[in-house]
Amino acid sequence: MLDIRLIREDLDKVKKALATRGVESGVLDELWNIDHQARTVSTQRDNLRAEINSISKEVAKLMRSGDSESAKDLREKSRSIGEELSALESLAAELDAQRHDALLKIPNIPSEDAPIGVSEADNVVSRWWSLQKGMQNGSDIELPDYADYQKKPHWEIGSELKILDLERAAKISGSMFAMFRGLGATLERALTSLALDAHSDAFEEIRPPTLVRSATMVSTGHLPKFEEDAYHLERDDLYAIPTAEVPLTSLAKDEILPEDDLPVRLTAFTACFRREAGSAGRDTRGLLRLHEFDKVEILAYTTPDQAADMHKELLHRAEDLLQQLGLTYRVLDLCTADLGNSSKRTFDLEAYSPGTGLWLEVSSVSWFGDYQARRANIRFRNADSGQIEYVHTLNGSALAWARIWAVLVETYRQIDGSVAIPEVLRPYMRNLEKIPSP
RNA sequence: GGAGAGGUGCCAGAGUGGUCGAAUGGGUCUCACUGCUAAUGAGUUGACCUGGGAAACCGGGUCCGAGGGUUCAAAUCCCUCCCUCUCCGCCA
Repeated sequence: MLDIRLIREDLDKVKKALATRGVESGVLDELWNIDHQARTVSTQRDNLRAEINSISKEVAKLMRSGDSESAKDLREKSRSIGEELSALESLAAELDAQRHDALLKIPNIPSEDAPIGVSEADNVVSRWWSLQKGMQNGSDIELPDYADYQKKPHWEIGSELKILDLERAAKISGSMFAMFRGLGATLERALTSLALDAHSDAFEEIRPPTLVRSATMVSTGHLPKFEEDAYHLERDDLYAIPTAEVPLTSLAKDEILPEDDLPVRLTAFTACFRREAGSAGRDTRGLLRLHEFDKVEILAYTTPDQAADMHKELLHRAEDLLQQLGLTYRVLDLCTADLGNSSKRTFDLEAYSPGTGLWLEVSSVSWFGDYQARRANIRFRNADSGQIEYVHTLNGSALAWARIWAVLVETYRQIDGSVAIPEVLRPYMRNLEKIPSP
């Protein structure tokens, strides 16, 4: 969430910054008013409390000296102040709650570097890469010459090679669930091992819980605004995580870290669960959009000064994996309208799927500033000043496997219908060179 | 799931209604002293909200797992919930 002081002291600046992502200024005016009232009321409340506190000390003194008559009078006086106080207390609590709720629903202020836009059409393709052309700047993409045998959608390849069984997944769990079989399942596991090993030089590997409390979902900004998108187990009031970002961000919740510990780098492999409400029927074939998919996440806590470099590092690590796998991809600099609620700046990585002709989002690398750290109350002690400050949080997928799996089997499909296994994956796949066609 | 014990500051741990934001010990940092990689002594050491101040800092309020209640007054009494530990039950 935003620092209320920002809204209190520079309302116009906040309005202007949030207008670029479609927040109406009335919402901010209302919050400003609530804050103003809340402070007025809490000051009055504190003054009454101070009075009662001092009377209570008086009473104690009188009791000790045996003057119970005067003590009785004071008690009466205090009691009547107490009645006045309780009205103010509930008003103050009500205003506090209103302020808090409003603050939780206001998105982060975008970075000044994020492109301004009104829809996802305004996202900027900043560079692209292919095995043939290497890294290229700009949005003028030359796709490799994919052969006809590569232009077969992954769901057809999957059932042909018996490595993807969507029909039975649907029988078991419904549509938009996947089931990998045989070498298809091995391939998923190989991708996971490849990625975790790739980050092991600097990242602590974590295997977090995948069911979390609602407070944990609030910390990353997934609640209260996006309740509809999450699976909720009502009986136990637990949420299935939509990404490992959720438990990893809350790992340091309510902690004050020594500056020497920063940056903290964490990586985790988990399943991710998304209801995808409202998206049925649209780009949902095969593995394009699933209720459950596997992903390796990389995440960091940094000082504000370290954040920019870390953002580059995370992006580089995600891109490096795509390059190792030899997949054509492009880097999108998300515009203000398409930026996630909690993010200040996000780069999406989209891999090209020759079988469907679509660019598939396989990673999203974001810098959140202190927005999540305020929600989760994650701070650090500045080694020089001794002051306590909020950390910055950043994270990215590296990578999301279902879509990678799809792009991979299409890209590496051979003329004989088999799928070649990229060299980096072979050590994780019993040194097999291909997934054979039956 | 059942029975019992417990959750206090950076750590350990005392505190059963007022003099408690909290003893004591350890750690931290500062100073002093001792000619040595340390001992001793003195001091220091929480977070949050809010008002004042350029700032150092000063005032008020809140916080002893969380939320409610009783009372003039709650770490201390009552209720609900969460968590930890021990035993039993169940179980990958």
